[in-house]
Amino acid sequence: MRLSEYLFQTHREPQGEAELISHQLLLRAGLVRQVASGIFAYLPIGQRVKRRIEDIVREEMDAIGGQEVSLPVVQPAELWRESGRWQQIGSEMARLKDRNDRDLCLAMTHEELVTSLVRDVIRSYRQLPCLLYQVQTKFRDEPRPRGGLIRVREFTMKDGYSFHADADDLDAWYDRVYEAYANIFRRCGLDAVAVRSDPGMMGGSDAHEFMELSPSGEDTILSCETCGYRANRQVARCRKTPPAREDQLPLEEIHTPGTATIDDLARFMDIPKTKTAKALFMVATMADEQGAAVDEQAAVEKTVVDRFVFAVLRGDMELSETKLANAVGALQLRPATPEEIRAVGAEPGFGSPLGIDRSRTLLVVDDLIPSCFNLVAGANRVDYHVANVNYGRDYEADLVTDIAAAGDGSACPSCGSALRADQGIEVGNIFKLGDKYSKAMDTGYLDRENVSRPIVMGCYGIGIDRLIASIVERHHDEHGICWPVSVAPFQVILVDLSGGDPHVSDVAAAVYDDLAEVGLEVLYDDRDDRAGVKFNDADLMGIPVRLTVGGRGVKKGVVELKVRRSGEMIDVPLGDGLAEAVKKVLTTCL
RNA sequence: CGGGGUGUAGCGCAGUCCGGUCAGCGCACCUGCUUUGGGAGCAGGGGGUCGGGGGUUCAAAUCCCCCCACCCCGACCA
Repeated sequence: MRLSEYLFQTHREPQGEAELISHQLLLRAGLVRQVASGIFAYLPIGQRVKRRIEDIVREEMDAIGGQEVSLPVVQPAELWRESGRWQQIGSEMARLKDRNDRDLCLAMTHEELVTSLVRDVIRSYRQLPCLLYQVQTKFRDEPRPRGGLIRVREFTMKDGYSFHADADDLDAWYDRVYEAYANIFRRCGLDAVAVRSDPGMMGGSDAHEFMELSPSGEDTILSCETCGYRANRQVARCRKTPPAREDQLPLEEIHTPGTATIDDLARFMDIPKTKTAKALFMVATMADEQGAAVDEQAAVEKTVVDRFVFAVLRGDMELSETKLANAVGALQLRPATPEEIRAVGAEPGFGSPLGIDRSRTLLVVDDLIPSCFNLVAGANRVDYHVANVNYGRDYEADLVTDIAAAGDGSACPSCGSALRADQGIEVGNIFKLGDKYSKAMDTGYLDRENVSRPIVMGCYGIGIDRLIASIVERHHDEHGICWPVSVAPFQVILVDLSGGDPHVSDVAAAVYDDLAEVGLEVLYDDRDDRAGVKFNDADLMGIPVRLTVGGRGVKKGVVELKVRRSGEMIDVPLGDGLAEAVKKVLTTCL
């Protein structure tokens, strides 16, 4: 490709609104332009990178037996009503109507569509297992897009779905996909690690996220260097050491003016935070099974109900909202308002599980609490607490389970060493969905005995756009991007420094032809510009190998080769061996 | 959705407090000449309903009201 004919634009100056280095470089090197919040257009050079990554993904998915499909982005509401997600998902799903007033939506994921497809096509166990995937646009109306391509609203995703006769077969394929993912990220020049994650709105049991560690990441990963345990902070477990046994003392109300926080309380009473109980008030939005029976018409539109949730943790621990939401089966969880808190008989800042209206409250207690003795809890009365509260003697919960968040320094759940917290970008994820969608959407197969069984499913995603951003975050220097050869938009940039000397420019053109002939992808900078402009653009765009054809070299019968990443320079003789020499260099760089 | 901020040429900005040659600067772009191995120089040139609408005024980029967009922090996040 001749640069003089290529639609591209580099920017000398930083672009104002971009804060992340990847965002800044993608804009400056002219790969993308922002169209609206969280919506980007790819220019030709950006599209080339995107295509290369997609092709790597395709190769690896095909290698484990994946079959590519293409599913629509605009989908009828009926499918989403079948799975229940039309009602469950909020405003992050973009909805529209067609000219006949039928409800449609823009797909934010494709479980419903692919399940319906399989329902229509798969009849027999002989057709299983089956792994389908696509590289397709998704739209999620994120509340707050940010960080350039890290978190966008319209994006390209490789999403894959596998279908199995039973859970064992899913497990086996899950591991195959896991390996394929490791290959994909490695080939893209990333060091993504797999961590245990929250299945979230996808439902299902086992789930992993592939995280590229980066300070620009939005997720926090807790990892144990001793035993290798790794998990997203949302679901990470930690070892909780129960305190020494004590005799249970009688309850005692105490005056504690102005101690609405645990810190204040511990200071006021001169006790460690581990001797206090923390109360948190949330409102959970849950599926309402009863509501569905009341009115068929209303049931379609309104099948959720709010429930007040009272959570109790030891004072030194923090609540994991994800764990709590999963424990109570909440679709959404939000902090309760002071009015809602008082309505159940509690008092903000002085909340206690004792004496509240239990008929309107779901009381969830962290599993460490029953092993704690004589805690100081609120009195549900401003400026008062109650001392010597003991679980079992004084109150019992609706649910006792792990709802505490692990953090930096928490004890590893498997070996007890200190966990370390890192930021990471989620570049991919894999879920065992089980039969959630196949049951909801009545998708089964006939087994050997002619018995109908629900299909067992897995699903597997890779965010292509944030993968690009992650690669740039990892592979750049002060001059610009340093693309790994595997994903570079071109392998070679050929810089013509003839300065109007026809002999030299003829040599450059000949070199270009030679390189093209051996199948190299070459960007030929034939622009009428000065050397500095060309070199700086080449560095900014990050093409792995730069060849410079100038009067100086041509006199000596060489072109100068520069490796972008290392800065290493070598003279390569002009002639038949040149193209092969360049190829050889390319195989040795990343 | 709460808090903060920004909208002036393709990009980056000044001008806004204090209405009146304020439609300006740098980069980019076009023409010509010179230059030519790390973002050249000179000369000339094109391009903007100053985010939108309403209002105040003899006069609004500038003051007032409403709306919109975008960014950052938080909430949220298959």
